[in-house]
Amino acid sequence: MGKTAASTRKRILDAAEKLFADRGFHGVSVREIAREAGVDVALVSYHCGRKNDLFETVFLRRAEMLNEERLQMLAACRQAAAPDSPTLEAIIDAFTHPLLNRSARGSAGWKRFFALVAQVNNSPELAPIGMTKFFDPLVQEFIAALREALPGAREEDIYWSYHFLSGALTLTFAETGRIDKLSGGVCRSSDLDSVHERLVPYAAAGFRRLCAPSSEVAKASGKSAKSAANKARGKVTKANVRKAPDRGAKRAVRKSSAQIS
Amino acid sequence: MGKTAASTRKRILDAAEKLFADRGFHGVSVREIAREAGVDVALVSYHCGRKNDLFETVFLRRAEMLNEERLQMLAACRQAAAPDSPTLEAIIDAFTHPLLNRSARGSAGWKRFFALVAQVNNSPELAPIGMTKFFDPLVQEFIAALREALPGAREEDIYWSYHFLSGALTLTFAETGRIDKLSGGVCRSSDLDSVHERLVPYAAAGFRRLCAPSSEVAKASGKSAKSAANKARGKVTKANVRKAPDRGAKRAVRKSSAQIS
DNA sequence: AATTTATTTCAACGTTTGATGAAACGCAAG
DNA sequence: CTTGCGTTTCATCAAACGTTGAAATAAATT
Repeated sequence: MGKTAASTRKRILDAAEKLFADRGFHGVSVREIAREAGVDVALVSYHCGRKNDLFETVFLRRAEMLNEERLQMLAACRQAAAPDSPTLEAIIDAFTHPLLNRSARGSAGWKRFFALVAQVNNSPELAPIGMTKFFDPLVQEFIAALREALPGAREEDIYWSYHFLSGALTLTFAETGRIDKLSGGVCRSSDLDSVHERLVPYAAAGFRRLCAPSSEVAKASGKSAKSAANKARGKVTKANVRKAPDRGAKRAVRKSSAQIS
Repeated sequence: MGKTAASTRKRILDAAEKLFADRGFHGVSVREIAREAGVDVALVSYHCGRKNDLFETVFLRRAEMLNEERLQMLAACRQAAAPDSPTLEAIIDAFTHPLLNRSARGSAGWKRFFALVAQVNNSPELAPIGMTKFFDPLVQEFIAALREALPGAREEDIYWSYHFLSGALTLTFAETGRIDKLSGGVCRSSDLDSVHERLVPYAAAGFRRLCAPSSEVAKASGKSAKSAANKARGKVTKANVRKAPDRGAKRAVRKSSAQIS
């Protein structure tokens, strides 16, 4: 087991990580990976088995250490708040910080890994295998923490809120460069610090609005579900399209609360 | 031009749509598409050109009519609110309703198309081509409406807020079934009505929190950026992990507003 | 130094890939 | 009927695919 072998295996995994992140599992051939790594084709099978195994290895390699840190961070913020529940912001941050931080520090490897996760998360073919296998235990832990922080919330609302957060987070990591073009350069996909500042309050506000015991959605699932659903859907009605508040945003939040929730 | 030809082409496009949505562009072969459509391989090239063209055609086929409806809906809610700006909820709904509604009505074709969009949106390889080409003009229109509805908001905050909405929306359409397993059956990926009720208020709350003129993020980009950023990042501090409010959610919203924004 | 083990190279396997040219078909118009 | 055109079938192309033995080399162990 010379050190050559170890570095060869690492080169293969790094090359695979990069190419898988760029073009997905099916978009990359084993031969391309070997070429990118600068090794013979047969060495891929020798060190990493079949293509499926290689993919799983690439995925697992970082997922494990990442989730460990996320759980530690959750435990830390729980302990700091004990015996009370941590704030929503602290929980969401424990969920996103380990990702955004690594990425923002410019680690190319981690960035590629996260881009890969983004693709897997949105793939009907791969998500049931990859995401469920590597992330669901962690997510269950976070859901439990969120449940404590949101007393009186309905289960569906918590899960859907988490789902929206997951979507926002993964699209961010995809780093497709789309927001760059869209904003004419005002925003940059690679500027994860900017995301960091914004995603936590954005998601927290969404959670509170949706998971409030008095929320309209909660009421909607009761007796008068239909009309409530129409309102929630933003059906164009007199009440819904009325003038946007012009006296500051705090007021807007409360108005909206009164109106919708 | 016998009617056989028209139905053949349609069968090919439908088959391609289904398979592309399931396994992505590279995960499907032209021969599989032909088999699924029940036609000879050569007919795919004959009717739809090369694989790339076929993919674009599948994408374009529904994107055009969809975006037309979205723009009409935006115009309608703008007109209904004139001369004032429509509410945030109405704008976001005009953006999401045409998608969620078609999907919720159970159209298998549309569902597949949206699943395809979700994959493209999260693909560094395909997003710059597909999403930018077909959706950016529409998105610019919505950004403009959002800007009007959020006076005093910073450009970056609007774009990032839109980005988060886009991520939440596309992950929903991916319909990977993950939330089903995660929630133990409490939520169903296919239940787009439930999403419909929840995504609009969730996103609207996020927009308001982030795009408020008095928001912390806005302040953070000023002089005391560092400490503000730390707070936004939810760094575990005394202030951040303090007890969650126990007297209802509305109170929680206001507390949080005071604390973070 | 000799022997064993780990790693790398080379060549090849059977399949599948995207794409196309030539021939055969169906069918309406002249 | 037959000419012409849109459509379909069939056969085939070179290239790339994932994977694997067997030989060659490097490294570690005795």
